[in-house]
Amino acid sequence: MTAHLDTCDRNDVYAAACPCREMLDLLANKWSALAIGAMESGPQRFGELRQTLDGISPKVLSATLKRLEGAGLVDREVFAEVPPRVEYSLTALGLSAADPLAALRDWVEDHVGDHATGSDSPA
Amino acid sequence: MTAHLDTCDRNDVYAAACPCREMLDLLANKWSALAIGAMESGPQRFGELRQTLDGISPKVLSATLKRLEGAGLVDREVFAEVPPRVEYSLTALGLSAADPLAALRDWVEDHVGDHATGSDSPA
DNA sequence: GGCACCTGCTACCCATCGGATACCATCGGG
DNA sequence: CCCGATGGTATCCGATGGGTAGCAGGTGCC
Repeated sequence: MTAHLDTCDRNDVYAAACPCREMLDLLANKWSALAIGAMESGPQRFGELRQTLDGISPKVLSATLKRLEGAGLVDREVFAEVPPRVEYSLTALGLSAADPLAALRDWVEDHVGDHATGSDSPA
Repeated sequence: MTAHLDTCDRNDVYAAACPCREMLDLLANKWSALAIGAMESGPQRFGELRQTLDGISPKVLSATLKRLEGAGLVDREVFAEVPPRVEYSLTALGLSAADPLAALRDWVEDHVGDHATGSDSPA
């Protein structure tokens, strides 16, 4: 019943054998961070995500969404219409993960271009 | 193509051509997130980081630290002693990045194992 | 009737990268 | 003279990201 998490009683991301390593690897990923952010505003179709996540390929988007779905962060809903429609949305868990991810994206947008290491770039 | 990045006036991580994409790719990375967290408590030697970041290989640690150094997040100091000693520490920029990263690690440690989606089969 | 088309996704192929292991270089000590 | 410690690099290899093409299923248009 309970998983065999003997190696990781208290969920330490610094322990290689801890399942949270996988979760960290999933979330600490460019596309995951962007995809989750894109779904904060509500369900998104595949094509919409593909446009929002500028530069992602359909294969990678599909794989990313599958991983997020497998981790319970994203819900996938298929509408048997024509043309086929699929909507991806955040689960409650995914929604809670969106906060730290948003903080990370925010930091990046805020601090990129700083890098005042002496070799000043033409900002 | 990436020569003139005037396409990104306000640093949009969702724009493929924005330099913050690279920064996001750097920070949204398992090892970077762990390494920066490990250096929050002060300068760390190579071997210390290698132990703290359980499971990392020397090559990947070296590459990660170089990328972080190149982005101005980490400072590398070599002591001309014997045996050779090298210390890695966070710059002010790196220190500011440590916060959202800590939030992410914290979320992971807090929410991994949730996934109460019913399907818990190890298959 | 037939063909293009729209959407979502998968298959194939390749470059890149992560990763494990071995090795290098230096110097003191035994 | 070899060993040990330290901080990496070189090399090889498998995984994985990523691009392109194509498929499926139906529907409107001509």
